Amino acid sequence: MKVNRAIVVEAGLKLLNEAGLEPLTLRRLAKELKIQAPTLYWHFQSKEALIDAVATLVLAEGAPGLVPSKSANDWKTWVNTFGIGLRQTLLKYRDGARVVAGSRLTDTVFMETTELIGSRLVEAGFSVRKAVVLLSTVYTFTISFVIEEQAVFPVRGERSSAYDIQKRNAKLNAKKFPLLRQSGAILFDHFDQRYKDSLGLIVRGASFPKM
Amino acid sequence: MKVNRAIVVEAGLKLLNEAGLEPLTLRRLAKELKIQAPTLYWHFQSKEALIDAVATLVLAEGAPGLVPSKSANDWKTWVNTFGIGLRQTLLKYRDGARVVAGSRLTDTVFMETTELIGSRLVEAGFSVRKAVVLLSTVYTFTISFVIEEQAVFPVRGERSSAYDIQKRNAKLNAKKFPLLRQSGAILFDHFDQRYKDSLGLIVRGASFPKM
DNA sequence: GCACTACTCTAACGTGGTTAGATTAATCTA
DNA sequence: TAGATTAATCTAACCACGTTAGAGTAGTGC
Repeated sequence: MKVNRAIVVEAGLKLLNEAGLEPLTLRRLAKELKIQAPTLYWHFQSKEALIDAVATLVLAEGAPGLVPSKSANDWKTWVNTFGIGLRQTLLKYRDGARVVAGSRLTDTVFMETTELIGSRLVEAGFSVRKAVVLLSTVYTFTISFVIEEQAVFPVRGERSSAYDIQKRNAKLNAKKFPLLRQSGAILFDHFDQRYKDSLGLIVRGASFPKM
Repeated sequence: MKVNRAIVVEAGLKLLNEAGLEPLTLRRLAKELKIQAPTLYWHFQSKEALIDAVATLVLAEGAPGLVPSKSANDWKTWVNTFGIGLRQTLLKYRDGARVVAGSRLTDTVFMETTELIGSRLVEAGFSVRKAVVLLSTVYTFTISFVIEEQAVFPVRGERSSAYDIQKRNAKLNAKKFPLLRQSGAILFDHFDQRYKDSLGLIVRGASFPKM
């Protein structure tokens, strides 16, 4: 059975989802494809290039979800949809955020979407710079947020034992760290709500002129 | 010459700074210390534990800079100082942000600082949750921001050839990506200004009640 | 002087990305 | 259809990595 770039990338994505980023080795991926590892070098220049392609696919798949379904909406809806959609995109695959964070895009599908969203902001009165700053803030924050989230929940709904809130609190002196003790429940649970809160902070900040 | 944990960690930090995170291998670090690589396992349980200690040192060193020098200030100053100080802390060492992002703290020096900052926010009228959300948003954003920044400038002032703005733009169709073409100069240069702008967005967002 | 602990060593294992170069499978051309 | 070319895969191996096992040495306290 013959293999091509697209098949390799899809198998990579599947393996990523089943096992995570670290077990995604060329040898294991090759076994999945029933070929030998060095053969992958005919399709990709390096493992890095392969991961880049996987990341690009993740973002390309998610891109349609970053744009509001109804066309006529205010800029806040566009930014909120961008953030929430991006988070969902990254959450769709195990280690999705880490994969995207450490790689460079190999095609322009995702870029078309960001260009579209940016242009809406400019139409809504944003300067180019303000639009870029706002969207990059949301993008940067979201990637990092989901990396954390996926560290706590490597698979949706399955909490990593390394992030047991009780155990964390037990290590923190109650007199010395009253806030940090309360923060565990905020930081390591109910990510949906906290993401909305943080995103709301950023969007609200863009709603007001500088003071 | 005998070695101990502190010496290993400092050598690790030095090597990190000179070469970066990837070349920071146990063999190379051992050579630097004039010992054999397996000897490091007497001092640390694993490479990961060693990196954790390095990251903890980075943050511990920077912690004093996260708090305003004058004591009486409003909460915005505290949050701004936290963000700007954190960025400077991460920038102080090559790959500082990546090291901190991928590791867990081994002592509480840094936590004391965040506890202090959080308590100031609560004194200023923030609920515990709002204070935690605000600070975590700044923290999460800053880490990710500096990871990008250090990808573009692995060493301060020395731009990576992988992030040549001209070359990037040359690959982008001018008709299709008018905004992305302008965004290169915003995203990959003048990081100081963009960081301030983004941080300002977050802080401003915390200045207004929900709408 | 002896035991004990602290620290370091050598040797090796297993796995990873990667390269070189031969080999087969598919396609094109004369 | 035979021969040449290109596309895809193979085997064998390299080197660097984190790590383990287990022996050896230096210093300390009794």
